[in-house]
Amino acid sequence: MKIASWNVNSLNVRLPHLEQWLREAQPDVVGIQETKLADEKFPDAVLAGLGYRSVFSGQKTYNGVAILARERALDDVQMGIPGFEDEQKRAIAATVDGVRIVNLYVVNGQDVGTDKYAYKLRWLDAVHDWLAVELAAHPRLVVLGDFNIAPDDRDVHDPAVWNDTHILTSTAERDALRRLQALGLHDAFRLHHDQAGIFSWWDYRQAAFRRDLGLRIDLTLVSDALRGQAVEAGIDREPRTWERPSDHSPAWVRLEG
DNA sequence: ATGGTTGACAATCAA
Repeated sequence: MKIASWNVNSLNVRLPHLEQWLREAQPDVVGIQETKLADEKFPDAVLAGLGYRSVFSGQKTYNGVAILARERALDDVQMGIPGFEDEQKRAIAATVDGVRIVNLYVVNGQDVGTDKYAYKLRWLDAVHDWLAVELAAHPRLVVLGDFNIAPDDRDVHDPAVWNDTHILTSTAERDALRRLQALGLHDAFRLHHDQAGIFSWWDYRQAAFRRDLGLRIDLTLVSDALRGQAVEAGIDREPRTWERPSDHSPAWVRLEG
């Protein structure tokens, strides 16, 4: 089962990109972030025509998450973080073929020390407690999404700039990610690749993609119970080369069996 | 260079 995460930065604009990538990559499950669509505008009929069922939690203009599953049911759908009041639609979970999928659009945080940064850390704290509950109920768990955190210096093009006081790489953010991983969640990409300089996001500004000035902030985490089944993981750069692309590329993991 | 580009939505906000 191939499981992927993609921040599309407006599903309205990127539906043709998603369609092309679904045809080419043939994922079985996809977590989408930044749909930027109210639920009544979600293109579930179009996706059904491509063989994908969908569940979604969206809002106008900002945020919005969805999970797609090819020819499989999406059961026990959870929208939002239980017990955490949040206007922003950033979390959705569902069970597919006995694998629990949690799809996160982690708060960006703007800059270290801002209100949005404090919200990011609060939000990650709530996610930690939620994932502990999810793991207890569903040992076969995949947590994926736009984490808006680069795990370590291999995941940034310039560690001198992207340092312990910079957003997406600050100490508190990386500590929060490590705390999630300490629940028993493993970065699938790092189970198979140790090289530096493989990225999933490139800023639209300064020709960052052409210069390969990126970060790896889109992750697929697999639980202890799935670790041995995560036989392959990667990031698809191609969609970032297409006309009018998202600033993110899809990250994926393949579970054997 | 407190810049730069994209998306949603119509003057800014968010990333």
